[in-house]
Amino acid sequence: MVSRKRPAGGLGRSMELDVTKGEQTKNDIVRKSAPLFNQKGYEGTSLSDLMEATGLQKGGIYRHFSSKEELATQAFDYSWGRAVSGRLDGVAEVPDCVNRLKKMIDNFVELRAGLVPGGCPLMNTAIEADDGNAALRARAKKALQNWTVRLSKITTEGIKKQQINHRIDPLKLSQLIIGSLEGALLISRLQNSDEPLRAIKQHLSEYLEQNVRATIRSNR
Amino acid sequence: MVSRKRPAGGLGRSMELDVTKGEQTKNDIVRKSAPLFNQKGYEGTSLSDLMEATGLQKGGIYRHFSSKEELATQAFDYSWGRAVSGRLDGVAEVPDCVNRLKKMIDNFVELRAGLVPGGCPLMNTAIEADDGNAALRARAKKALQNWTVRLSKITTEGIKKQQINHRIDPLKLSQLIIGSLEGALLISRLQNSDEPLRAIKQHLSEYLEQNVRATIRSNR
DNA sequence: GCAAAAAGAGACCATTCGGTCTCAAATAGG
DNA sequence: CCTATTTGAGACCGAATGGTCTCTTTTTGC
Repeated sequence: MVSRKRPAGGLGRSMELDVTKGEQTKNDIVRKSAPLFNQKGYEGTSLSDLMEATGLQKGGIYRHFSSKEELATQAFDYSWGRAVSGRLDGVAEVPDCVNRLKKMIDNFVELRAGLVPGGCPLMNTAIEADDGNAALRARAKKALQNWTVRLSKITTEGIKKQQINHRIDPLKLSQLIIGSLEGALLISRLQNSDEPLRAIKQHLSEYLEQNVRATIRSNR
Repeated sequence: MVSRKRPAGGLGRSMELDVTKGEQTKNDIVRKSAPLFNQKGYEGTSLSDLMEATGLQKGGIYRHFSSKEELATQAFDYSWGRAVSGRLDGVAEVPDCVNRLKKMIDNFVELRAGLVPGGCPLMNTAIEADDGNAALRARAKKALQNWTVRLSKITTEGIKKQQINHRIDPLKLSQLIIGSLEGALLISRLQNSDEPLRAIKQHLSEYLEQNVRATIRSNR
């Protein structure tokens, strides 16, 4: 009821600040179950898998989540958050917008789409939930939307700053990049080789330089 | 034991030729369960789903398949066969190799990757089986291999006929095309819009014309 | 048309599924 | 420290899972 209890004062070990025991374990559950869901999928991950991974019994898990679906949803958010932060790492610092797009592509290729094992959470969830779980599908759709918008903004800014050809459609370019990367990741994972990922990076890089970057002087 | 029994003679209704009752139902089971597996996945498709879809009881199904996995495997082969035949439709008739590649891309985009509902069987299976079912994963890997080789052969032929730039790596080009298409399909399906698919078609088309097609006269 | 073989129905099985609920143990705040 | 609250263990639940097996029905070749 009252909530938010803290020893207040400046005692030593306040590493995890303002977090009660229950909240802490709740976070732990999410953190530990995220890789399972990302690797084995929602249907493929059972309560007993989760119990084993978290070291808790059913009671301990269900105290914090009303259903497996709710946990899966939060686990997806967690995984996706990790993926996004990995892909955006150092991106904001790049001044040129084309280079910023290239940096994002590079991040994607280098970390093979996420710090949570099992590949890209967006792709995994989109595929499994496509003809099934509506809540998860909605989550995936929202994630894609978010990512797309983020990329589009870079392009829009680039057009404004005359770094990017104004005839480029930001939305289409974003979808092209995302689709290409996800597809290459699929191939790479299936073949246990990151060559397809490196190839698409090269391809997109050339495309960005030749067809997207604004020419210094318009030749007309 | 003896096998292959047929009324032999030219009686009327020999639509399905040389097929015994059992073989017929076996085919029916595969045909009817393929969409289920492709939509709901291996784990997501239950025996009762299969019973309902086929109109058979367990006994009827297990007479023809030793396990759910065996059925799923054959269902995948069926779905993939349909997808491939759709993508290759009319391709062989195109004389120019670049145009032949474009025709395949076009086929992919137009039929949104297959006549079996649920999207591309390769992508679906690859994702689900990636950290799970080994038999299915192997099947997906083989399917990808097959498709890649098919595309590569077109490119190799094109190089030989001097229709395609000899500096193009057939394998890399194949992976680029396949990855791009699969990725775009993922986005398209998640957004319920075929715009991403059309965009990648456009993009690949330009790439093929500008960077892959051999120039009439080498300018050096 | 008949006997042998193939095909299918469906009762049955152990196991596992996601989920509930009670109660003991641990953690609060005063 | 002591009590009220939070937390977690684990027995329990009905339903559904994949799979087996027996026995009837249908198809088959002669």
